[in-house]
Parts: sequence; structure tokens; C-alpha cells
Amino acid sequence: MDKKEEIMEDCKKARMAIRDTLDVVGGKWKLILISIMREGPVRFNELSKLAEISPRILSKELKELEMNDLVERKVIDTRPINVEYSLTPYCKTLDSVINSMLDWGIQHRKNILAK
Amino acid sequence: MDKKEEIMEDCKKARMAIRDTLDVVGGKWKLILISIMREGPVRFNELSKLAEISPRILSKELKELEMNDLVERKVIDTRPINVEYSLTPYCKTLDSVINSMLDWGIQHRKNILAK
DNA sequence: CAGAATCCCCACGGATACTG
DNA sequence: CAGTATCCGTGGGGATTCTG
Repeated sequence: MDKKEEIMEDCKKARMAIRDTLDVVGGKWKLILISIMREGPVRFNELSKLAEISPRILSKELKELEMNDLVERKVIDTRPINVEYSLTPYCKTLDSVINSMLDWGIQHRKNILAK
Repeated sequence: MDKKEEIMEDCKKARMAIRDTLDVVGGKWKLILISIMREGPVRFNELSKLAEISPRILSKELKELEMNDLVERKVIDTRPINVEYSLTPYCKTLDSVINSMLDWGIQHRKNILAK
């Protein structure tokens, strides 16, 4: 296969991989929620306040994260009920993604301000 | 300042950094376009085909990337006109972000299929 | 070839109020 | 406390056509 096709193949694979990642942690909230939960388990309302996200969206995002085995939901049987959300071990595999984005964001802001 | 406030501060900073990054390379296309341009400079239509993105969106995305000094636009004075897009040196600072997302996407897909 | 113009749609996200 | 229900607006993204 010639050079051109090879490049097209590479592009296709890269596209797919990035899309896959974006499908799981893309959007406005998921990475932020995860980065908060890295500090430790949180309850629903607590998380809602920390992230400044409305309950409706939060609920939806958490379900999706749970579906992808990134977040664990644990009901604590008190009254009124408490629910604790925490990161799964699998979520640790996202560390380098989150860290690099965190670092880049910080550095980028510095660069902007320096100008 | 007590423990709680400290955590809130940390969350706020993390939120800001991630948002900053997302503002620049978030959305459906930017990282994909960059990952393609890592293979070398490309012309508009070429890029449009490689990424399977419509010209309207591509144009918009490229402008935004250019504004953030991640992409360079170079007119080649032929006829009909050719325009070449390439990554700036500053875009290299995104390498770890892109690579980690690329890697994670590939690994994640493997994990899913293995199940 | 590189893009602008036009038109369109729906899904993402938000505000508020309500319930077990 | 942890969500669900309802309603709503916006803009991100898409398809197609046109032009310098």
C-alpha cells in the first residue's frame, strides 16, 4: 500500500481513538467531576455544590460515568438517605489524561497572562 | 483556613484549569484535526477529507485554532489558490494531552472488546 | 481550491419546582 | 438528601449550494 493510503489509515485510527476517549470523558462536565472526586468520595449534593452543576445534569453525568465503570455509587442507609460517589480503580487509568489537561490549562493561562 | 475550604479551593483551581483546556481544544473536532496535522502540513480540502468534516465547520475550527496560536495558515500563491495548514511550535505543548487521549482510547477499546 | 452563505435540527445544558 | 419532572434556549454541528 502506498504512502497516501498509509497516512489515511493512521488518521483513521487516531480519529477513532480520540473519538472513543471523547465519547467517554468528553463534554463539559465529566473530567471536572472526576477531578473533584479524586479528592475523595463525595455525596450528591456536595458534588453539586463543588462543581456548580445542577442536579439534573449531575445525575445524568454520573449515570454515564457509572455505565463506563469510572464511578461507583454507594448508598449509605441513613435517614434521610445518603449516597456516596467515588472513583473506581479503572478510573485511575485516566490519570495521565486528566493530569496533562490540568497541567496544560494552568500553563496556558500563565502564557496568556504573560502576554 | 480549614480543611473544607482548602478542598473547595483545590476544586476551583482544577475546574478552572480543565475548563481552560476544554475551551481551547474541547469539542468534537479540534483534537482530531491537530492529530491529523501532526503527520505534516495539509491543505484545506485534504484535511476536510481526512477528517470527514464539512468545509463550514472545518473553516470555523481552523480559525479558532489559529486564534489560539495552535495552527498556522499559509497561502501558497498558485492558481487556483492553495492554502496549507500546519501546527505551530506552541501546539507541541499539547503533545502529552493528545498522546494520553490517544493511548487511553486505544486501550479502552481493547478493554471493551475483551469483555 | 478554499471558503462563505444559507438554512436547519436537535441534543446539550440550564432553571426551577417537586417527591420519596 | 438524592434525585426526577418539566420546560426552555442556545449554539454546535450538519448538508448543500455558491463564488472568487
